[in-house]
Amino acid sequence: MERKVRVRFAPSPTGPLHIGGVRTALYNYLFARQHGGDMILRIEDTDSQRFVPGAEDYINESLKWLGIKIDEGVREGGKYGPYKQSERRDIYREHVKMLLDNGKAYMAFDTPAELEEARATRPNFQYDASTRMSMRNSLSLPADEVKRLLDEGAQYVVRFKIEPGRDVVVNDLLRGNVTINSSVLDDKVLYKSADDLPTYHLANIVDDHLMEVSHVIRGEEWLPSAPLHVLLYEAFGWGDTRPDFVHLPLLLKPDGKGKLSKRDGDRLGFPVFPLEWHDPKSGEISSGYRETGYLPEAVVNFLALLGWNPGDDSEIMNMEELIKKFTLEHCSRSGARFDFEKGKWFNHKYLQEVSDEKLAEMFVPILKANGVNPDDYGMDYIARAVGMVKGRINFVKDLWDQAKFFFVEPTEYAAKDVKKRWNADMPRIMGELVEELKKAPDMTSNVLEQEILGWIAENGYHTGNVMNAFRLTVVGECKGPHMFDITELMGKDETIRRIELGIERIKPAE
RNA sequence: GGCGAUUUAGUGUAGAGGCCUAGCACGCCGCCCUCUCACGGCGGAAACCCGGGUUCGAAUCCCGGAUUCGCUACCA
Repeated sequence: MERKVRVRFAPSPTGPLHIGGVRTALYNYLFARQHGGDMILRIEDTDSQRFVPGAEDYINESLKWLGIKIDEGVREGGKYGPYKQSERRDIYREHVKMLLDNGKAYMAFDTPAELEEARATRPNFQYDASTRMSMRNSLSLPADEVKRLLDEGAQYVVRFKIEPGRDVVVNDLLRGNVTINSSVLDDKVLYKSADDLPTYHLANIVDDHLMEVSHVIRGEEWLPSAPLHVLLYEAFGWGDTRPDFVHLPLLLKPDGKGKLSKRDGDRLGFPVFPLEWHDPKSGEISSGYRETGYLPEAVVNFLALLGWNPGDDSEIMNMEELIKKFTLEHCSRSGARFDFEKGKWFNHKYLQEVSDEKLAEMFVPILKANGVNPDDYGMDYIARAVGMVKGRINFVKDLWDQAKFFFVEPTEYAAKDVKKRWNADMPRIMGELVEELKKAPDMTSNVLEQEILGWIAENGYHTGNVMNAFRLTVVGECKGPHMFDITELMGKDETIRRIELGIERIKPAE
């Protein structure tokens, strides 16, 4: 097994890339990079019915945003192209013929209605060795009849002729040998004459072989059809170069039953797509991780740990570390429930690593959206404000809630805090505080702190009460960073202005 | 229904016969820090699907059952 590692991510452009698909792509990528292999992106657009315009661009953009780099693909090129299946018709046609010629497949003329009827009338109907002679195909029909149908231009499909009674062994790197008897497999459709396109099964095997794919890492939903794929490799005579299989567990709903779906996101209020998606048909908009305020690094880290662990207690790992530590041995075999809360935590962690300056830049659009002109303050001011509150945010957008008082005066004062902290003496005491502030030569945090705390002590005031009332006038509620850090940044004039505003506007409860 | 996979706290997981009075993380609760709210630090509640075996000894091995998930299309 000296073969070069080559893996592929092969989505079909039938809609936005699902977060589960993203994880599959990520695992492929980690595996490829770790082994110095190649990562192929193949577009499986063999279903002309379900094709959605824009989906392919969406896939590319998503992977790019996440930092999953493609070595070969439609955009990147490569010597095994084309990488879009709809452009490989000649190749498939040729391979279908190979199978037809060596008797591994046959043509079936049954109409959809006929198939439907067979399924409805016969219990447990399956198109296989036990039933195929009773259907209309090139095996059951006389040769001249088949020829006549073909000459008439009758539509047909090519089905794989599965020999029954054989135990087919799929060696899965994660699950070991999975054995399925060929009798339970049906004669899968490999090719449809109607649109001159193969189905997934045929295209997948032909492409993986031609593209010299060494490892097929895909979702568990493919496990039941893996024996069929093994048989297909054999039918083509490619048994000895067949890739290794890895069937990853699925991502499950945070609650209830079943795998994670688009609906869950809508219902529980979190994104299931990497990027925001505008459905071209319905006009419906689905939220994305990027637009929700996630850092791509956080999404990658979070996703990596859903179904895999590094074997030690580390949790925060960047792409480079993930590549280094990734191993199939530490992938789990059971579905992982999607935990949105943990995702938030990862984003929080990554946000802490972003510099105040960078965070300030990310905050600018939000400031503008809230009617604040960033130029009135300057980037330095914004960065310092952001630096004071970033420890308490999970998303960039949380910055507004935590830091808005740096930019706009309080319009209302939290009733609960007013009740607790604003007694009848406060207007007077705050008036005195204003006088103290006016006298203060220096607004530097620790200098002013010493001074004001000294003044409070001299007058025998209660520190907590005075400080919180002070905070109430400046912030509007009793929360936020160290009070004197706030006033240092805000400056003397603004601080005094807010206290006076508070004296005027805050009415003692009771 | 058939076939396959799966099963450790609410969630993600560690654990590959004695190191397990089952570890870590998120979430939850409490304490500390403190002018407040957070952050952070410390601590707490919380799990081996069930039943049989094998063994001196089982979360770990065997058998049976149950569970959950997937597949069962001229979709991928």
